[in-house]
Amino acid sequence: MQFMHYTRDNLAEILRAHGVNPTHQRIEIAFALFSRQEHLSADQVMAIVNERHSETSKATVYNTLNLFLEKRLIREVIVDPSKVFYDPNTRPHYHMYNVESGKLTDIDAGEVKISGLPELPEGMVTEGMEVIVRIRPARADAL
Amino acid sequence: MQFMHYTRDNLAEILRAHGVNPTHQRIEIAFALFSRQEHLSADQVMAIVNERHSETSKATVYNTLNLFLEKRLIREVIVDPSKVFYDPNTRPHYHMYNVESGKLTDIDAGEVKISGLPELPEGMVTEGMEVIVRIRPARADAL
DNA sequence: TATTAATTTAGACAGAGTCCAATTCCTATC
DNA sequence: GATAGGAATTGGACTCTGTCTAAATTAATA
Repeated sequence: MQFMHYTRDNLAEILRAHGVNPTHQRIEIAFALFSRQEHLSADQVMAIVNERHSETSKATVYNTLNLFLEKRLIREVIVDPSKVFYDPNTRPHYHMYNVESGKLTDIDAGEVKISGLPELPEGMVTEGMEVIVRIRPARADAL
Repeated sequence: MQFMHYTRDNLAEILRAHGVNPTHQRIEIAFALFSRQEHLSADQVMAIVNERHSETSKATVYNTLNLFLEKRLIREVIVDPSKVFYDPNTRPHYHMYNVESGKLTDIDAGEVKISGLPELPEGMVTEGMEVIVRIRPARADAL
């Protein structure tokens, strides 16, 4: 997967495999995320998709990202109070967030061991677990 | 600390100790958070503070919460894309988030062991680490 | 081709949070 | 007590992310 080459054609296949009808807009949005393998916000996705000429509306970008989420094609990363990031990497992993630059990078979950978490309350199941390491440059405005 | 009884008087002391001038509004906001020991959003804080009669504006609530954050009196918890929660508990701990009810509970960090995290990039320091366990009722609309 | 269902769209809307200029409140000094 | 100056508060306008809706477009099916 690490070096998988995403084309619009195989993305259409992937969408279908997840029960998503691969329309033109959806493929472009998927391509924006998967070909870059980066964490993008909705407005970044929109900017990329409409780079050449406007072809996808804001409503469709949001509709599609939420559809992809629902179908487990992408994940959402909530680290910045002002906007959500969408993550094309759905393998188990955590995140490192540079609070100064806003840059988000993956931490492979394979290496990380977490123990001692309490039991879930009766009747509850885990929806997901996230670890976020917030970092910043050592110097400067340290408080 | 668990059973500390917060009064407006000792809160004023605590504010001073953190370099915050204890004004009437600030004390009320601190009291809302600390006497409850709950995770509150800005609008919840505002509602509590203005319960009897309106005495604190939205601008002041936000100003004050951000001031408290800066002075490390409270922490901010980012789990819900639509609003930030403010946490009067500044001891090391993590969070469990019920995505259905929106309820946020603490996980004491003492019990939890995390190993295998990668080294920080050169010149970076940790600003904080957060673990969020998202849970939901077992039944239902599971996808 | 006609009908229906699915998708997309523009633009209005909602809610969280910020900004700013004007006012009020404190505190210190006279 | 009066007054000047800085700190804090305020209303309200504003920005921004994200949602909603009703209409228009596209696709699919008979």
